[in-house]
Formats: sequence, structure tokens, C-alpha cells
Amino acid sequence: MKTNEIREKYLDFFKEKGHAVRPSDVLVPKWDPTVLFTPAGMNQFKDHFLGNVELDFTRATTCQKCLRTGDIDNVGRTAYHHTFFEMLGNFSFGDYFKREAINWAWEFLTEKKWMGLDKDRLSVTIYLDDEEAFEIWRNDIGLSGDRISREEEDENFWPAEAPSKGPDGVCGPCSEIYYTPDGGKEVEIWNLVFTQFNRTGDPPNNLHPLPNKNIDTGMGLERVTAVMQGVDTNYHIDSIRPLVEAAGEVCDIKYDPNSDDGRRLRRIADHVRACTFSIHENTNPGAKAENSVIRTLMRRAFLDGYQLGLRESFLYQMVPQVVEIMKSTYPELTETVERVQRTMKTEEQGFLNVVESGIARVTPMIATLRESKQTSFPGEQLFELHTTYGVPIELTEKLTLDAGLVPDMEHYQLMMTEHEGTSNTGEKGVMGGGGAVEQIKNEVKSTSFMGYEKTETTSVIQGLVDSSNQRLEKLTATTTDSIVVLNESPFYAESGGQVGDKGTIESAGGKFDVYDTKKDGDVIKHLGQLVSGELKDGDEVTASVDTSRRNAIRRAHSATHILHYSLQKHLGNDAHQQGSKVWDDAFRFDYSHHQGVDDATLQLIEETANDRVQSSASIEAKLVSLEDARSAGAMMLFGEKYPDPCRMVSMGDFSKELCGGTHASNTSEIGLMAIKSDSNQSAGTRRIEVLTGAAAEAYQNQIIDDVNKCAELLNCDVRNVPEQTQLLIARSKQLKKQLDSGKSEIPSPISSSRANSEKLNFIESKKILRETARAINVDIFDAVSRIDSAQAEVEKLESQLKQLESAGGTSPDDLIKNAVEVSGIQVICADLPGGNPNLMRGTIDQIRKKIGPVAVMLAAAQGDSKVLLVAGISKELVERGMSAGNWVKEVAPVVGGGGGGKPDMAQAGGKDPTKIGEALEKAKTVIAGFAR
RNA sequence: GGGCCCGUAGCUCAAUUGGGAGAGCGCCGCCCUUGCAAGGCGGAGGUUGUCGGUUCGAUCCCGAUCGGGUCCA
Repeated sequence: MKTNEIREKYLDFFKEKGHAVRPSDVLVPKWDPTVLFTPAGMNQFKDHFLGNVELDFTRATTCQKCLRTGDIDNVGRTAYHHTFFEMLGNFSFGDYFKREAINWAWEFLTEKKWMGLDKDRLSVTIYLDDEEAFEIWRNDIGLSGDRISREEEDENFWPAEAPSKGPDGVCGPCSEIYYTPDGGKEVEIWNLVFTQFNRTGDPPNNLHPLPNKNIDTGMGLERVTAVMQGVDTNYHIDSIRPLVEAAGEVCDIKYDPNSDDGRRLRRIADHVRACTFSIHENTNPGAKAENSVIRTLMRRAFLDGYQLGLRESFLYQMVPQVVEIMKSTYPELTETVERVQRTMKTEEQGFLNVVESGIARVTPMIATLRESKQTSFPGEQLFELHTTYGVPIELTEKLTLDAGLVPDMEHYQLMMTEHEGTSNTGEKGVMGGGGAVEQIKNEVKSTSFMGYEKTETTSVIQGLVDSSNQRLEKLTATTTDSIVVLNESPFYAESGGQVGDKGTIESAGGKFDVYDTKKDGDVIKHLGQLVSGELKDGDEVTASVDTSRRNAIRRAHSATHILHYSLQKHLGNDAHQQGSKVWDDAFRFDYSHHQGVDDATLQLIEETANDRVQSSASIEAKLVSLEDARSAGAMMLFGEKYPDPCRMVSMGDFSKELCGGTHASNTSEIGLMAIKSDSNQSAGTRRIEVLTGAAAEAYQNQIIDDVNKCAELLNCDVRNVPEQTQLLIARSKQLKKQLDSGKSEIPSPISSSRANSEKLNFIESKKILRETARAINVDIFDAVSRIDSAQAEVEKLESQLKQLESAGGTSPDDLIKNAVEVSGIQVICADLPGGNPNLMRGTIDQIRKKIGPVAVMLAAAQGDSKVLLVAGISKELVERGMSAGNWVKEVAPVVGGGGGGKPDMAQAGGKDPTKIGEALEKAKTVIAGFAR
């Protein structure tokens, strides 16, 4: 029986038993902060089990895609471990209990119509004293006692060891069903969990029966398929073996199940499956949280290929096969093959760089150690190579062993453990997580969101919680952060990228400022502070959203849809939304696109968007079934969980998106959209930032103003700003060169004229400002100040040059003429007005080439409050133990400074130019002292 | 969320407790050579990511910020 058939039969079977067949939740549940990946079928029903939501059904069944990394080291080694797998499950929320769960499980496994497994090969376990389960297995099913074994709480309780060790909360015994294949070892195929207790505190008498008992079962699809297909490992079932073989083909070796290489191929097959699904859901390999897990999987698999001799990316080539096998169940996979492959390939190439630069780093280390006759490779170096440079430890281990060095793995492990400890100190507690809020959730189930229609409601307080997560009857403190929960609320809670609303909640006796709104399950939490009076649980209040801010958010959110449309129009259909963040009159929008977008295209995107804004299309939202939305062609995001029915937002006839956000009622309300930036976010993803409404206008005005300011500064027409800016920078460079070379002629100034003070429109101004900013390598809004400072610098350079010119007689030859001889040394101490470090050093060098032995000290005022001293002495003098460094150190204090340098050349600075003459006199006496 | 490393010429990288910004490759010009490859000579190319601080003086020290890499959770 094929994998697909087993999956279908399972869901059909429980459908027949009155279960709602629910789709698999996403693999990466962003809505659930407690897990990175969906670990089990029950995850999407957490709130159902806790009674925190209204139930539309009390029986459900799913086939859930899951990802676990707890036993990652066993993947490929054992018959049954995976990272990615599918879990079949049936669930009861206060509906049926043990008797049905056990009978149905047995029926499904043994009836011919379903799995038809041999009853004699099945055995079960139960929890120690679960007589109820024993009785059902014994009497209903008719299993003999020797095939029912009793296990301790570490094996047959959920959560494991809950009775003695906790945690507090819902828990219960479980019963596992095992199958013993012909001549093989028994294998667990199905776990039935009977959640029937609420644990409170430590034993004894800490398990209290729940009024509503639940059923939560899980059967690994791959495992039951292996049993059904009579193969001894999950990796040989029809839906996985072809991938293992494919891995062999790509790596150019034949798959041998019992070899070390076979283990690698299995691991590659598993990891490619996991990564394909994850990247499909837009969880890409990266540095943080779930992204880093995917990166780890990709790198482990890549390294397997590397050690099999591959030196290029290869994992991406297997994606089409994964999709081919899984597409009948997950047809959406076919839409993203190309993107997934591209992402994988980029990651593989990046890692190849890391590996190769890593090897380049390790090789010299090994050489050094061997030269000094060491026999071991230090743990610190293993650790540093791994944690700082990402060199996989297996790789370093192999390289060092091959070179005859023993890697100090023990010390490495020690440092890693320490690293884990220090890395995990953060983790701020989120206010209102668990505890009091959980209690309120359980009571009120949900807050009705009224914010689509109204921005003000009359509501009743359902619960008050303080910052230490304590439930309050009465809120009186005005200084601490608190949470208010209402029966209904106009406040939009942060979700779908849109920020939470701000506003006030006011009763007859008090006023509460809401600074943020968040969602917990279906309950809306108003976060804020009491500003006056007091609020009591049960008070009637007026909840008012800050409407001007909300309107700005509506504008920005509607603009994201328009931008999405415009991006697709100009960049093609692969420009999909990857995520967004919407504030008041501003948003950022990440989209998939594999290359840069040039300015001209960006301008087109902006123009099209604004055309749509000005078309005054009406914006409508209505609830439709997921299926209708799909057939209407509404845009949906992969990896996003949509409710059914869902809210479809349409704009004119050009945009349909599923969206829970708040929107303008007509595109014209947006006023204006201005693209602020478009940049690369990560491989294959770009980020665009846009302003709307008032913010866009302000942005526009600033750009127009800035361009005009530049034109004024440069005294030119606005259209000539980029050119004149470049000329200015060029002149600055030219002046510097002149100064360095000691030539005092002043290059002719830039000629420019300002014929008119024409003001350009936004688009042209933006283009000009951007061009200008790029020419001088600054952010566009820094252009004005940079031009200003460049002009000031040019003026300064010009005056230095003039000084240099008027000084005259400062060429090396002129200076040599004025040398005085002291104890056989030519000494030159001179003022060099307009001098700069480069010129002065150059002059000294030339003097040293012409005469010797010589000691030179030059001084130059740098403006009114700075002095520069440079000293140099001939090589012979250095050999006689004299030092230019010591020389300037003694002289510099005269001008109020200090200095130092090398024996042959040193420099110093000071603050008092009026003392230059005095300093040069001092220089002469000091060098005379040295010479003696 | 926390830890570590790195930002210097188009590219790869140097720069001895803070004191003249360099090399190789590439580029441009000239020379040599029948041609090719190579070789010789000369040259251009840098606000040392950005901003601030300490200092007479910062590529170097300190802080912030941006960007890249990497490990852990």
C-alpha cells in the first residue's frame, strides 16, 4: 500500500467516525511563539484542548507535517528517525474518550478494509495503573494479558514524567500500539494520549480529573507505511527511497543501505525534504531561530555530499523530486520550486565558501603545530574555528587527524557547553504570557473585534492584569504597564505585519492610555498605563482608537496591496510578498526577486502605484470561503495560516488579497506614495520602503528643498547640481595634490552661474539628489551638509595654498641655504607657513637626500589654534643613537602639545601658533644637546 | 534574543606598544618580441563602511551605527 493511500485512508476512516478533516497546519507556525516548528499533530489544537476558543467541532483528524531536531544525530543512522515527517492524528475535545479511541485505533489497524494488519503481531502498552485502558484492551478488543504491558510514567505518560516532575497543567496517561514484523524487532506505530488530569503541585494527590477529557493520538505516517510495505526502515518506503536513490545519483555513488555512505545518503534525503517544505513556507536558511535550524540542516546535508567528494552545490537539484513525490498531497509546492531551488543553491554556494576558507585557515595552523612538534590540536582553536568562522567541527577533526594531530575534542566540548550557557541568557519575558492572561482567555474565549466598522465602542472590562502578570480587581497604579481585556474592542491587535492600535479606554472613574495592542489566541490585549482615576473589572468603558493614527495606518496598509500589484506588473509574477511591516503612513515590504531593480524601473513602479491611487478605486472587504477566494484569484502567502472563511480585500478590479488588516475605503485616500528605498534583504529577497499620505508629502518637500539648497550652495541651476558637485570634489582633490607637492599655484576656480531658481518636480528632484549623493557617496539627505563641508574644505585648502605662495623661499634648496652647523651636524629649523604633513615630510626627505648628516625640524601653523611640527634626521644620526621622536617630544610642549614617532621621522602637534619661533629656538638647543 | 570575527585600491589581502596607507593580481600607457605567451619601464585608482569620543596626532584605542560572516538558544 502506497504512502498516499495510507494517508487518505486514515483521514477517510475518521471522517466516517464523525471527525472534521482539517488541513495540516504550516510547518513553521509563526503564530505560536512557544515552538519554532510544528512538532506534532496536536499543536494547532492547543487552544482547543485548553478550552480557550469556541469549538466549531469536537472531533478532528489531520495529517500534519512536522519537524523535529531533537534526535538529529540519529537521522540516517536508525531506521525510524527523521527531521521532517508527517503525523496522522485524531483528536477529541471533550467528546469521545478512551473506549472509542482504542476501539477505532484497533479497527483501523486490523480491518481488511483499512490497514488489515495481522492482529497477532500487535501488542500494546498502558500506564501503570490505568485500569480503564487495561479493561478496554482486555475485554473490548480481547487482547490477552501478556500482550498488554504496563510502563512507568517516563514511557507512558504525557508529558513524560508529568505526575512527579511536572509541569503543572493538562496531562494524562497514554497507550502505545506496537507491531512486530516477521523476524524483526517490535516497532511503536501509534500513541494514544488520554488527557484527563490537571496537575497541581507535587505528589501526592496532585492529579485532579478534568471535566472535559480529551483524546490526542499520533501515528507516524512513514513508520506505519514501513510496516505496511514490509520494509525494515522508513527510508525504504515508496515516498522516501526514490529520494535516497536520487541522492546517490547526484553524488555519483550507488546506494548501499549498510554502508557509511548509505547513512549519508539517507541523511541528505531527509534534510532535503525538510528544507524544501520550510523554504517553500518562506522560512529560509539564516542566522536566527528557525532560520538557523534550516541552515544547519542544509549544511549537514551539504557536508555529507562534500565528504562524498562533491565540490559544488547539489542539494537544490533534488527539490523537483521531493515536489514530485509530495505534490498530490501538497500541490502548492509546485508553485515555488524555482524559488526554493534558488535559495538552496545560494546557501550551498555560501557554505562552500565557508568550508574552503575554513580549510585555508586550518591548514597553516596544522603546519605551525607540526613544526613545533605538537601532537594535539588545541580545543580553543577547534572552538574558535567553529563558532567564529563556521568551520564544521567534523571537518576540522578530519583534517587534523589526517595530519597526524589529535584534536582535543574534550576541551572543545567543554567550551561549547559554556558557549551554550552564555548564549542563552537573554529571553525577555513577554508581558501577559500565560498565568493571569491564560485564565482570562479561558473565561472569555474571545474579544469581538469591531474595528472594521467602528473606532469607538462601549465595552465592558473582562479582566485586568498588571506587569507582574497578576490578575487585578481594580487598577489604581498609574506608573506601571498593565493589560486590559474587553468583551469587544475597536483596537486592532498587531498581526499580518500591521502594528497594533493606540488610543484610550475611559470609564466614568478613570482613563487608560493604550500604547499597543496585541493578540493572544482570540483575545485582544490592550497594553498601556492608567493615567487617571481607577478602572475596575466589570466597568463599562468607552474604548476609542486614535483615529488619525489609525487612518494613517489604513492608508499605508492599502498602499502595500497597490505596491504588490505594481511590483508584479513591472517585475513579473515571481515578485511575491515575503512579509511586510505597516506603520502609520509608512511601510516596508519584502518581496521575492532575484536581481537588483534599476532606478528607471523603480520609478515606473512608483508611477503605476500612484496612478492606481489617483484612479480612486473603491476598496472593499468581504468574507468569502477559502475556496471562493482561491478561485477568484486572490493573492495568498505561503506559510501563512488563513481562517476559513477568510477576509478578501479588493481594490477596483486590479487587486484581490486575503488580508485581516484595516484599509482605506478608496485608494484616493492614500494621497501619495513615495518610494524611499529599495535594497537587497537576503538572497532572493528585496526590501522596499514606502511612505504614504502626509509622510510622503513631507518626504517629497524635503527632497525638493534639499536640491534647491544644493543649487544655492553651488550657485548653479538645479539641473547642474550633480555635475557641479563632482567638480567641487575634483577641485578639492586637485588642491590637496598641489599642497602635497609643494606647488603653490592655485588652480582656476570652478565657474558656475545660477540663471534661475526654477523648482523641479519631485521625480526630477529625487533623481538629481540621488545622482548627487551617489557622486559623493552619502545618503541623499546628507548631500547638503556634505557639499557645505566640501566647500569649506576647499576654502581652507585655498588659503593654505595662498599662504604657501606668499611664504616663498621654502623649497628644500632654500632651506639648505639657511642650515647652521652644530657639532658637525647640519641643523635646519624653519617655519613653513601653509605646510601640511605630506609636504613637510617630503621636504625633509629631499633635504636628507641632498646633504648630511642633517637634522630638520619644520613647523607650520594650522589655522589659529593648531601647530604642526615635523622632524627628521639622517640615518647616520639614528645610528649614533639620536632620535627624531625624542627631539619633538622635548620641543612640542613649547607650543602646548606633545608628540612622538620613529627615530628617523617624527611629528608632533600643539595649540599655540604664536610660540612657533620660540619652539624652533628650543629645537636648536635640544638638537645641539643631542649632538654633544 | 545572546556570543565571537570582519569592513583598507576593481579583486585578494598587508601595515612591529597610535606617528610617512602598501603588496600581488587586474586596469591604462610605453618598450622588447615575427606572432603568441611572457618580460621590462612608467601611470592611474583610497574621505581606511559611517558618525562621534580620547589624543598634539587614529586604519590602529573607546562608543554608537550600518553592512557582511559565524555559533548557540
